Amino acid sequence: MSVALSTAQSLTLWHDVALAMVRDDEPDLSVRQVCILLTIYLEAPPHTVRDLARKLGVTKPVITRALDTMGKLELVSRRRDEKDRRNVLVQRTVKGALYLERLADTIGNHAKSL
Amino acid sequence: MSVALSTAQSLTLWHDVALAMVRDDEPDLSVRQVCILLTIYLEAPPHTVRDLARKLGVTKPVITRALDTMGKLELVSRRRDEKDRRNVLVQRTVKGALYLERLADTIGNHAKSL
DNA sequence: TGTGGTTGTTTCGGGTCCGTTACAGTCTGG
DNA sequence: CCAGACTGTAACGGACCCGAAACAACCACA
Repeated sequence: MSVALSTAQSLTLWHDVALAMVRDDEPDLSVRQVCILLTIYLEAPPHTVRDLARKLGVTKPVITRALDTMGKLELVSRRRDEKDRRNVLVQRTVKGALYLERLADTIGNHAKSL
Repeated sequence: MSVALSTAQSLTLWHDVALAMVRDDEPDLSVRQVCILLTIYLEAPPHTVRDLARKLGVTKPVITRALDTMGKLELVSRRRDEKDRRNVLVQRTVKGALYLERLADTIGNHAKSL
């Protein structure tokens, strides 16, 4: 399935959604944080710090810090991998799922009214 | 015109574009900065600091600082309003237009391949 | 003329994020 | 069993951003 968007439509969509995120009361996540969150929820587990860092093209501490922040917001949780205790498995949470569901609604609604 | 996006499509689109922004070499702008930039380029001038602050629901210093940063990157320029010298008019630049053109391409391409 | 209200900017203290580097815990193959 | 490789994390210094408040330039109307 393919969705055709003109230049103006693309930018309007991005603008409207970004505006909704800014005006939102919740502390707005950075682009990197949203990207991490979406990777966790869209791709199949398991997700380790190393994998996420490689996928995003950033260093591992960036991931650790983003997980700290989003962990505090309960958007994500961490657990030790019992099979290899060096690894940390990043897991989804109810709050994180709700956050992304709301984000998808925002995107979908603004796309519909383009 | 109306564009229908499922939940998964919305999130995938957002993820892909965010990923492209993160992996990009250019320093990635915050959501607020992109929102300001898009407002300037999508809506009709003139754009004053006060207007932008009201539209985004943030304080004026936020706008001033964002304009400082994006001005350094030459994505935006400032000029005094000669009719009312209290005002500062925010103006578009070639670099800013190119930046947004690239962003629109990224969005459009990922939407097409949803 | 001048005073009150408007603009945008600066300052302040506190927080977050960055990349690099150094570190501590864990596995693994000789 | 232990040296080396691999995990994720902490520490450091610098940059940026935040909101609130103070500030400086400017206008407008009495």
